[in-house]
Amino acid sequence: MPASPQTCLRSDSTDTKNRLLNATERLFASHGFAGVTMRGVADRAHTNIASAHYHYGSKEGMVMAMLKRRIEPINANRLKYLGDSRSLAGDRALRPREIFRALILPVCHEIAKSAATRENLAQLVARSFTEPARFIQKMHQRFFRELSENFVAELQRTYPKASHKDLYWNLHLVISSMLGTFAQHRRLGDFSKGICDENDVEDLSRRLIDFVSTGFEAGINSSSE
Amino acid sequence: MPASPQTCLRSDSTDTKNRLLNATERLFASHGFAGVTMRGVADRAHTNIASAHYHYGSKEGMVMAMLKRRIEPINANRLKYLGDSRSLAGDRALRPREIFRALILPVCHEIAKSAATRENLAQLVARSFTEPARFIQKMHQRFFRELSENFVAELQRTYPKASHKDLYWNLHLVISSMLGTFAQHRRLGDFSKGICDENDVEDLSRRLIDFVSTGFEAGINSSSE
DNA sequence: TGTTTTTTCAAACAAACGTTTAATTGCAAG
DNA sequence: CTTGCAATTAAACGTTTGTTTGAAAAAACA
Repeated sequence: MPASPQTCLRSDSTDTKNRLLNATERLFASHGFAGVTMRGVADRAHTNIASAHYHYGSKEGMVMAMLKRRIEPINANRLKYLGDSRSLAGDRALRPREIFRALILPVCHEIAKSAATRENLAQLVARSFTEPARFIQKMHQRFFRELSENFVAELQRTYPKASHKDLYWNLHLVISSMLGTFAQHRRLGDFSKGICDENDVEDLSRRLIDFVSTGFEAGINSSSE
Repeated sequence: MPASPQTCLRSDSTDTKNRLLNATERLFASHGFAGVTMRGVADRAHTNIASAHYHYGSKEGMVMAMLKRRIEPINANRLKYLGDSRSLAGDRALRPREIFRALILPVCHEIAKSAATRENLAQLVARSFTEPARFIQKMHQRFFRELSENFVAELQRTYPKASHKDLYWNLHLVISSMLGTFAQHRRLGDFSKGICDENDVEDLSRRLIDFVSTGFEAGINSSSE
């Protein structure tokens, strides 16, 4: 049986475990869940197939561990950003731009961190949402429940008169746009034939936040007229 | 070798071929390219594995045929809608809303056609864009080259002073939003807990077109200030 | 040091994969 | 009828999949 990380910090197996997650991440980002093979991961991690099963129990367990490692810090930052904006605003309701900034910027910052992350993370986050239904259902329940509750509450505070339907619809459009943009981020290079710099994360975040904030406001306001 | 449809209309093999494509479509929409298995397709189509290879040569050939059948009519309608708007406009440049209407409405109409289509098409279109790089590269070259050229030309006509960079960036955001929305269309039900009707395609198209048009205009205008 | 636990590894497992082969069926033309 | 081509089928091909096994190696504790 695998040892829990709490009771065992004495060996260097954490290196192996991290190498396994790194390899899982790379394969998942570029080929999806079905494209992750235990042999492929083990090879990339310079270890054995059985070692992967030893540490993570199964393929699904390993992929989930990889997602947890990547997504949880991002979501923690999202809540932190949102909380900071809330503190600064005092009694004032937040503008959509401030709310969606907290949603989008943490991902962009993570993307900008290193070349390896830049190559993987955008596709990874996006791919998570087009995976087979049961898989993403599990993931969503694990990683996004608390997050969505907080953001919806903040939006309802900003638009107290808006109907639930309008609020959910437009938030849905915002999230879909964000994920779709991350999913297609690598394709931007081909698409624009060298006109755009796909590594300019600053540019990406600014344009994306502008785009979804304006669209969201328009969607809410056009219904209340 | 498979017979071409032109030289052979005498037998009922077209039924088998269509049943194969229907089954391929269902599996591809819900499980992606890797989730399409020749055995699974053959079973759903109530025929044999070798029959699938006989008619389409390979798994990739069969999936491509399925995509061609679904995407080409939609893209033809997109160009038709755009041409109609252009004719009505005369010398006037089209507004973004008119252009993106031609991009989005044909998909929505196809989704609204039948329950079977409604269940498959949105996920299908979206999944095509998160598939492994080489696969979507082939698909894009086959099905979207002419389309994107026409739409970019029309946008450049509307915004003659806009930089290529801004134009491509914001069109990228529009397309990503559209695809992301279609990809997540089925998840809207879970997400909103019964508040929104995921079968109301009219509502979807109106909100989506409003959203991307407003976002696009804001992105272009904020750069020219 | 010796003992115990944690980690790695080669080898094998049944199952499922895409593809191929060869034999068979069914219909249409000669 | 018989010849010929289109279409279907069962069976098998060699790979690759996730998972398991049992023993060797490494590390930690005594």
